[in-house]
Amino acid sequence: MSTDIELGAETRIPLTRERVLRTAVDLADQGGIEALSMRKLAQALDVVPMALYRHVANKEELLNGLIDVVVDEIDPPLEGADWKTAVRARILSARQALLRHPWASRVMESRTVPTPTVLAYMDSMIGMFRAGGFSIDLTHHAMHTMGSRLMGFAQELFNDSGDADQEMEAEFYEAMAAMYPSIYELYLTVVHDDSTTVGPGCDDQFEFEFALDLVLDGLEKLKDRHA
Amino acid sequence: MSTDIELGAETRIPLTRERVLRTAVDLADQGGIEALSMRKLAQALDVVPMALYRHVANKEELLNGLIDVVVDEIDPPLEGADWKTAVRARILSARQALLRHPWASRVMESRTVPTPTVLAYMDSMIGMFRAGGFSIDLTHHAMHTMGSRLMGFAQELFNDSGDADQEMEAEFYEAMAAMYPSIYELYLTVVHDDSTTVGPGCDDQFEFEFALDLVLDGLEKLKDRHA
DNA sequence: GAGACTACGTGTACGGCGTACACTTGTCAA
DNA sequence: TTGACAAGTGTACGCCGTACACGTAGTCTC
Repeated sequence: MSTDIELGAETRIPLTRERVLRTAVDLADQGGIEALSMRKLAQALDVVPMALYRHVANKEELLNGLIDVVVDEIDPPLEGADWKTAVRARILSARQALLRHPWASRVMESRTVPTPTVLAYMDSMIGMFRAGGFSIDLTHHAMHTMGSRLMGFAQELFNDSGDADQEMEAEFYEAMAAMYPSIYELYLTVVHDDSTTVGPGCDDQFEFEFALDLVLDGLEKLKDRHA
Repeated sequence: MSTDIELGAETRIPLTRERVLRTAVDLADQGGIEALSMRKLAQALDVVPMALYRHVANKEELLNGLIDVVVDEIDPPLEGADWKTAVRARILSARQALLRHPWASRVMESRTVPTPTVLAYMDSMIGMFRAGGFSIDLTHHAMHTMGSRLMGFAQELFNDSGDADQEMEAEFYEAMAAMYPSIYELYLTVVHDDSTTVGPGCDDQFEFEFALDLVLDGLEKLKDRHA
């Protein structure tokens, strides 16, 4: 028994920056970014809070590390594909990473300077446009146009996902009918589509790709016009 | 003297929700959202922290109030204009509001449920598309496509603005030349444009309108195709 | 071995935060 | 005059990030 405990204590895996970051990502994934404190993180690692500071400079730096973890999950560019296919695939991969870690976009926005990892991602993105024949100027415009889509999220204003039980939600929208008629009208069609065979109502994935393709098509037309 | 002080004390304007919100906006404008605490806000209002709780339920509700203040600064829809002109003008007005209060977009993103004020804004926006002849489905797509642009910001990844002295910035980019060649290449043309007569290098306003017009043109083509 | 050096985890403490709860104070109707 | 009600106060609690001084165990040199 006591041997087991001692063994357990002795075999305790040492703290590393990577282990700290991984645990922090887990905590944020489970409880949201506001549930991630240095103290809770330390507790999850079975360590005293100050121990973390041997591996990350401070909480700011920890958050930067979290962003890097997420960005590292984005697939590298497709080899041998045309620019549009490659950009599209990469952005959809970024979106998947962001969907896995819903807190990440907000953390990214709160940073003032990009980390080297983020810079490398952007650099590679720029390179993909350039390799596809975009002029520097048009690449510049394209990067701005992509905006947050570049990082794989598109500011879903409604955040349909999750906890709200369907009935409450229906009630909520019903109550809005008089006050916000346009929202209600739109909601009705979404619900209708949902209850028939057409599809899952508001398909976030589809909406994202719809917007993405619109922008990409527009950029392509511009590119060809100036080629 | 003492009369003055007493008079000052007696004439002290009473706390109101509106005064609390206005002061909070000022604080956030000056020091960033992280400089806004209930305690500092109370201090700025020359009042004890707990006094605020007579006028806002808690900090969450205060933040919701701040968003409403910003959204209320957005101009109402243009009367008698075509949908595209009207949407364009409204979104640019939203952008101006967001530029006046740079903390606002991050606060908006941190909210889980939209306030009635935000809902009313979205409702009115939907109504503008509908009045312009968009089908419900296309309106639905359009709202998703606009994404964060709807609220007037477009996730400027680089946040050029401000404090960095030009020299440091140049040095910074120079140092990146080897590591991030594409960023560097882009930076060079921006700097070049800047030092000649072409314009102010990276004109955020232009970039924003470029992206906005691209999306709007794409939507218009879709609309006409299905009309 | 002995002692020093190093890397890593600990313990204590401080100031700031949001806010619960019980209190005084000022105002006005009856 | 009273007494009810609204508005501001004071105290206190538990959370946060983190500075700083302290152990403690492993490694390297003599």
